[in-house]
Amino acid sequence: MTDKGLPNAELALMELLWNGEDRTARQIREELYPGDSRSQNGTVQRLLQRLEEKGFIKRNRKLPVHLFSPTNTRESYVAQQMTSLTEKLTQGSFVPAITHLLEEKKLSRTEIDKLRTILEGESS
Amino acid sequence: MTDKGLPNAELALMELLWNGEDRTARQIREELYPGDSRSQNGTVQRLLQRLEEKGFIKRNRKLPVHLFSPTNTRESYVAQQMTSLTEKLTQGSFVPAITHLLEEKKLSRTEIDKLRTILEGESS
DNA sequence: GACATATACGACAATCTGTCATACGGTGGT
DNA sequence: ACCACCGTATGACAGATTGTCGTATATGTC
Repeated sequence: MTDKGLPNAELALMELLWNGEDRTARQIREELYPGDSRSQNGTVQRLLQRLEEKGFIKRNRKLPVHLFSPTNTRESYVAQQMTSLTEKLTQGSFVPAITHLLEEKKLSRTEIDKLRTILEGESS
Repeated sequence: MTDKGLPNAELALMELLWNGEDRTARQIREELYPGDSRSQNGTVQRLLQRLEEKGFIKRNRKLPVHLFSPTNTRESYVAQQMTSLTEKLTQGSFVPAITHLLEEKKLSRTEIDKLRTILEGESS
């Protein structure tokens, strides 16, 4: 149900918002397309518009120059994408994938330990 | 690095191969597009060709009628997609996503227990 | 009011997907 | 040997998506 992931350009924009402060379109343009600038104005507005339609950001229209902020955290997005993946492929279970990663030794020791710790926290 | 996930039609085809036996194009067509059949012949061949190019299946060309089999398991695919997601968004760590899912109670008790069990298996 | 800067949005090319038609090639039956 | 089938291979497309730009309209400053 959840849908496809964000395309590259939109994701790059989200990265900015997830990392730091809320920004104006101009700030975003300067960070995303340094130098080149001028013509990219419309590009950024378009990306912002699409992200707004998709519900990933909200804009403060009260301000003369809109300020953009993410509606959800990066963690929420990753979790969402993962859930969507498992729903589609393994009846919503993470077990098959994690098992595979363990078998293939694709998870570092520290990553395993961290996961164990946070799961321990969940007392039954 | 890993790339986008498979599009719907291709994924549906992979599901067949992941679930059961290797198949011929005809068998796949009959399962994927029952009834309608005839015209879908080329469609299936195209999908098979694209999946082969992407390395998801291999075909036995020795046989007069090719037999198709997956090159990797479904688990490998899911794990791969998840890894790609985390690499892109959280420096390769699953922790932020799992943490989020726990906080939002998006993981069932049984799922949590199963994950704990398989992670326990990894002694430090 | 004029100017600079923002926002809104139509338009496009490139690419990707799913689909079909058709050309080509091998096999079996007669 | 010939024909009818069936499978493979591939060109072609329409629709959707993505990344871009140009430009028209709105708005705040002096």
